[in-house]
Amino acid sequence: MPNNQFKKSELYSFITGKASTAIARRLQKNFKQSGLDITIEQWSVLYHLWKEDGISQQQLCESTFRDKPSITRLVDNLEKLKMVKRVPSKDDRRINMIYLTPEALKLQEQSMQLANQTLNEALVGVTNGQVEIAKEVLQQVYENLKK
Amino acid sequence: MPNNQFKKSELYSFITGKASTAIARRLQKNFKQSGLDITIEQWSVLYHLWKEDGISQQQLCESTFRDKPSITRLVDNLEKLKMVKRVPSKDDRRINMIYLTPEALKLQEQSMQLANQTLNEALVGVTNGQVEIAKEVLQQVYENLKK
DNA sequence: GGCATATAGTTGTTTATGCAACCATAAAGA
DNA sequence: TCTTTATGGTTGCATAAACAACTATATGCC
Repeated sequence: MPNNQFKKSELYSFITGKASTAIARRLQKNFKQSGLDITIEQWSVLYHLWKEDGISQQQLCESTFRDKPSITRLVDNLEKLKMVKRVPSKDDRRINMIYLTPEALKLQEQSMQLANQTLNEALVGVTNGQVEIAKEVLQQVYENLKK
Repeated sequence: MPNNQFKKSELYSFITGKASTAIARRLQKNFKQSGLDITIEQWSVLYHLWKEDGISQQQLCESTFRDKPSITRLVDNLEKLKMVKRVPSKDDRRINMIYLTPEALKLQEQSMQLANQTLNEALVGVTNGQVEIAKEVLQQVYENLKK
């Protein structure tokens, strides 16, 4: 039996992701107000490089949930900003390993703090238990559809 | 006290909205497979016009959670596709009232059915109770941040 | 070794977003 | 009435996404 718990009036927000749009806009605004001049998409690439520096573009595709052309261009722009460097792999000449610059390392602490702050702004009035369940649902949705 | 329930490893998906990205991609794919040749952004505009035809671009901004330039261009493209028509208001000459064409009316049933189907695919393995809570959390996030 | 196939990355095109600046009209206030 | 201000909409520019087509290198198989 299909999950028919969505009435028409409630379908829209879920499908169009108004909440995550709102979070993204707020994070971008918080970056800007703190003088952090990167886009949230660029930040999402840096985020994974901070966790593990020197990974391939392909790995960035998987962890950021973006396609190859998107990563090519995000890395292009991050390179122009002198935040990352493409280093051809010696083992496999098809692969670019992406490394952070010292410039990018400096942004980690402040931007992560702003990301956490943004989430706190987003979750005012929501209990820990509710957040736990929401995370489970969103994770399941992702698993169901990522393919 | 701030909500600190997010460990670093969990922050990314929530902030970047991987779940709603996945839903959007799947809906677009389902549209395409059924021969429906519109973008989900265009669909989101039609969605609100199906609920109430003949509203202003400003009203579309509010209901779709998009800014004015975005709506200008979505309406531009929908007009090119002969899905909507701009009709200048007689009462207030600044306002365009947006009306659906018969062409667009024909898409309503099929596309809404595909949207519901997409949500069902997304929510496999999720209980009604969990979905209720997830909706509440996302709604609260939206309220907190929409500004 | 040589050919088919898979993988990593790039490029082109169309569509959409975010922001700032702008134009036209309406409303408010002196 | 005249000026200021607010509102509705458009345009320009930079960034990003989706998709298809492409290049280069690697791998598998005969």
